[in-house]
Amino acid sequence: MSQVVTRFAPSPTGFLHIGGARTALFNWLYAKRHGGRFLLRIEDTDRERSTQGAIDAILDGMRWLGLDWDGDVTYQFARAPRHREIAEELLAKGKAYRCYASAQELEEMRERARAEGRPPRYDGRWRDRDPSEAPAGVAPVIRLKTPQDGETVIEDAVQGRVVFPNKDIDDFVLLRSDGAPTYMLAVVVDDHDMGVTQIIRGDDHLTNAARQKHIYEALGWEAPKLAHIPLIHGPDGAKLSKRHGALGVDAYRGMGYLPTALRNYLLRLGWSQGDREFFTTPEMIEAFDLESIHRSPARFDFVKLENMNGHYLRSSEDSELLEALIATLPYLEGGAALAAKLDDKRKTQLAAAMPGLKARAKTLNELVDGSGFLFAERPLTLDAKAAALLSPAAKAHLAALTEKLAALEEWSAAATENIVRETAAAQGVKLGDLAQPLRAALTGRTTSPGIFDVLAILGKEESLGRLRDQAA
RNA sequence: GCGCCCAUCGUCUAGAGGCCUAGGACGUCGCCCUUUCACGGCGAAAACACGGGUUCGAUUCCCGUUGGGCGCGCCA
Repeated sequence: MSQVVTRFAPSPTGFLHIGGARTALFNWLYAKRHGGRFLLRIEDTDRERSTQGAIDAILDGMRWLGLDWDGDVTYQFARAPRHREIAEELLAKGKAYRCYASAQELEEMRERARAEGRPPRYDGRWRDRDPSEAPAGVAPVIRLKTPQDGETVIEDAVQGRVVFPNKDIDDFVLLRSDGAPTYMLAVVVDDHDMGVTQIIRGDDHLTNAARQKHIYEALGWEAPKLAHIPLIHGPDGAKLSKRHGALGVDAYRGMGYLPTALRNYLLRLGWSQGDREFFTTPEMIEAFDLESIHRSPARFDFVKLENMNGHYLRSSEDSELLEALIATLPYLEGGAALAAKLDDKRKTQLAAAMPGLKARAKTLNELVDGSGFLFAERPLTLDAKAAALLSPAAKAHLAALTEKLAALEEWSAAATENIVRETAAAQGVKLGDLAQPLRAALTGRTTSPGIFDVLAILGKEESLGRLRDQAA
């Protein structure tokens, strides 16, 4: 009876953006924290703008983020008859009325209000008119009769007590002239019917909360508790645009972020308990509360997300990370090419290289990039910095080293290290003077996992081949 | 324009009247470690928007100003 029920209710007019993802996360966390249910509702009453592609993207994004919902997805449009029924009920109770004002009339109303410095709102001209005055051939909308005096008080878990003057709340539309419900009506009816006990949504809905409260009151329904969380801003403090963070969550997957890292980052954006930065999923569920949500908006910072992602990458088990990497390959830059070459041998090499690779990567894309040397075909193409390392003198040193390595019987990181160190000493050069050209010849880069590990992973034949390629 | 919300280092934040010479994290800079890069370690620079109150005492409470955000659709 007192079970907590939360919901995430996106409209499928675009992808699941980062702000929506955080809202979903908070709802999910709250439900988990209280042993409740987390429901998903697609608000597709706007037939013009809702698309199946957007629905798929949202569901896919939720799954990727690991935000599983309970039960079936509710599609709001399918509930239109129920919404109409409630609108009729309100009409019958005298809590709502038919309005025949034309679009042009409404436009004039708004313009006049603006000109006179009043809030642009419906003036209630059909509020008390007799239905017999209805113009012929005009399909009416149904509007709620809202209180004209006094104030509406919202008790919000995040915003506290917020008071709106009722004179600023007009008789808004519940049912459109074509019989379709508006968002305002649908959201109230659905939340009620779905048994939602706690609404957590963006604070762009705060003023809507006051309107919706009047619907609940007109219906005699108990309203869910509210929590309006601040929106996420872009790095410049302005609204999130596609330029900075308002990308679909699939874009974050494509940028190589781990869902666990993104969740942790999102949690800490506008929610905090002391100085603590990292939370595992069970820890987040245990710690999450509405009281610790801030009222001030936070800016999205890719740099910090990246750092956090690096932390998660490094602390991942090699096998799990490899699995995650392979699963994400189709979405990563250069991932498809890598996937095509990933046979059992390469997979084994990749697994062996993982400790050295993950220490140098902040994203899965960097992991892909760093593992490039495993998949490169001889003769390797060297990048500029690597090529610069292979001076004639360095090549001479390498040539000598190559012959010693060729004579090596037991090929291991430890064994090759001995040879390389001995050779450097014999040649009277520092280890780095030999190791760096070696790395350049072996990987084509100046950055890679430890060079002795690279030798071991590549194997004797391939290593010697690459060295001889560069000797010429 | 009207209504509502917000305001601590560049960013995320700690701070709930004296514990603050304002703490942590990311980023930045310097040093160390090192075969490179990265990781890691050490250290540095860096903030209470402004103005009034209240108080013995304000980052913390109140008011105003400024700045930012959101809302004001037969969109959601």
